[in-house]
Amino acid sequence: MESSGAALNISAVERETGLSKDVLRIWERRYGFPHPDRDDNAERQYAADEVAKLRAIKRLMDTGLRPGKLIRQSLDELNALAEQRVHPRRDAIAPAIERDVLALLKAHDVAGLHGTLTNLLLRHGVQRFVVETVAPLNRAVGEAWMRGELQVFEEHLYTEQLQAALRSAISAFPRQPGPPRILLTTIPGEQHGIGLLMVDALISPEGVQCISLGTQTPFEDIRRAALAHKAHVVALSFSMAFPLRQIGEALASLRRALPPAVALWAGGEVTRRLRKSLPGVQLIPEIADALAALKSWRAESR
Amino acid sequence: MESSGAALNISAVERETGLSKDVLRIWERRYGFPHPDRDDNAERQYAADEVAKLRAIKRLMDTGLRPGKLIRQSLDELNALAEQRVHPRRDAIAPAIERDVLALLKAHDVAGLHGTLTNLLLRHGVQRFVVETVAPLNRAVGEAWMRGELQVFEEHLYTEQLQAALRSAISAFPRQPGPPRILLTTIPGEQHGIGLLMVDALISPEGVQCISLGTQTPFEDIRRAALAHKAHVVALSFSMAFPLRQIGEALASLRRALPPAVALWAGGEVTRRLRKSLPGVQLIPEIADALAALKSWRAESR
DNA sequence: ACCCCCTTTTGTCATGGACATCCTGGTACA
DNA sequence: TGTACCAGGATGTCCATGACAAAAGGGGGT
Repeated sequence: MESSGAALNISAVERETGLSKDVLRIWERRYGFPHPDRDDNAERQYAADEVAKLRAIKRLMDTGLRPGKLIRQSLDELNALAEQRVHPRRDAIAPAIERDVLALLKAHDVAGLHGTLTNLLLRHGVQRFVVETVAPLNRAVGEAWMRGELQVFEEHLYTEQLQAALRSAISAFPRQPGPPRILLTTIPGEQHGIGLLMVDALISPEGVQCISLGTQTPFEDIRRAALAHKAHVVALSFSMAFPLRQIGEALASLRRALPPAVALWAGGEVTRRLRKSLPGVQLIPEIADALAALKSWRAESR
Repeated sequence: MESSGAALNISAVERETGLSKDVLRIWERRYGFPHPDRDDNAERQYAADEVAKLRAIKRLMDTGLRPGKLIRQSLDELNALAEQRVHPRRDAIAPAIERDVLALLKAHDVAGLHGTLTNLLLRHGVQRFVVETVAPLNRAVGEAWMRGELQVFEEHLYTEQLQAALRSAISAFPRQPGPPRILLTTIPGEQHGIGLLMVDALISPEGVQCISLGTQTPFEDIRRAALAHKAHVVALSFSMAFPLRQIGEALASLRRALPPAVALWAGGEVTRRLRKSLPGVQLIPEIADALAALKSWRAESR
């Protein structure tokens, strides 16, 4: 690990941390951090440890903290804070499984990870797998990453293996066409698609037709797709990292664009942090709520 | 389609078109286009047709054209230009299949699309499917989209269904551990992962161990992952939309960061547009070249 | 305990200038 | 005739600074 590790310019830091150039500059102006060196052309050159601290700040902000409190702390203090911020373990459903999976990730045991996930999936069935295993596992992996226990690439490996497991479960299920027809996607800027797969895997067995468009469908195309596929429901997924302030606005404008008869679901833990109530939008803060939403849709549409 | 369709602000346009705020502003300053209205707060409000033209310009630029020539043309002229830009059809391998798939996409026939892809996959086997079907199909779909024949959401549906087909093929294959161990991923900013799946599906049958990290792994983590997994090869995939100027720099810095014994492969059609030669980097402009690269790796490592 | 209002915090936008880099076309030279 | 090189235009990214709207926090009153 060369300490002379290539310094990053502002757009590279934007990509690596998810903090916009504007934010990076104004933090420097207001708080004095970060304070990158300048190259011959007076352009900012961020050192690796500054970027690490920026990443730590960003992930704490994603849990709802504000930068003013965080930015003066050292990286160690931030990591300590991250440990406290971790939700108090609400249940002890399967801490053994969580421990196992984390251990496999840290050992870079691809085959073991794949085997464990497949085993759990087959043992409990898709739906229980999603609700009782995947959801807590996601939380555990996210928290371990927050604590700095997991590297980014280890988290990527987890996501990839999980995706493989979920997709094979989904494709193994026989498609039975039947209402409602649900359009799954994320809006531009939201690049995490695991939530879509979880919903798909959870409700496809209920005889629903899920049509997934993957991530980042432009707004106008979501509307067009809903019409083209005659969807009864449009379901969007949001991850923690998605800027909260954009969600409300996006949902409202999409609600306006869609025919009133088409239901609009918004899933992801972040949706719990939404303040305003959004008329005509069904929030799904927990993955299990998707089943409830499906039930109530069926009850209402009778 | 309401002409009063909600106007977009500059960051929404950035997300929807992939053109940075800086670029949007400086085009306005230099070329006079776009020329968005201003709201009460003097902020830019882009109309829907402006955004459409911006998208058309962006996709033509991704093929190598420069904005100065494009920006004065009307949307119709741009679409006409896109049609010419389409590569002359080099072969007539399977135009019937391409026509079929495009027709299914336009008809929004999810089941039919799924069936066709699965059928082709089973009939020809994974490797022929990837090289002879998927690669030309990708080109056909990309060109149809360029010509404005396909909507964005139709292209998303294609990608999603293709991904499902490839993943099921990959997971169906028995994993036989054996060298080389290949790490698959994309660099930050490159969000298209289909290329990774194609490579995985193509070379896994050769008894290779492919470890995919999905898209957008930070540089430092690519290095760490290569070491942790003791990878023999790091393979990156680039799509047309990825800014050409970043590729050379990224590959060079990654080449420096990786041990010399680890091979570095860079795939994707864009890599053909690279000017500089990159020592220590194996380019894979065609998907079939991945097999050749594998062969030569095995020959050299004996 | 809840609600409303005021202050502070925070992110985003705007303007205009500067400059490194890439591309194009032309010219000199082998 | 072909190649190497150079000037100038085209293009994207960066910088500094000012401004302001929206969200969050903090009281005080009902």
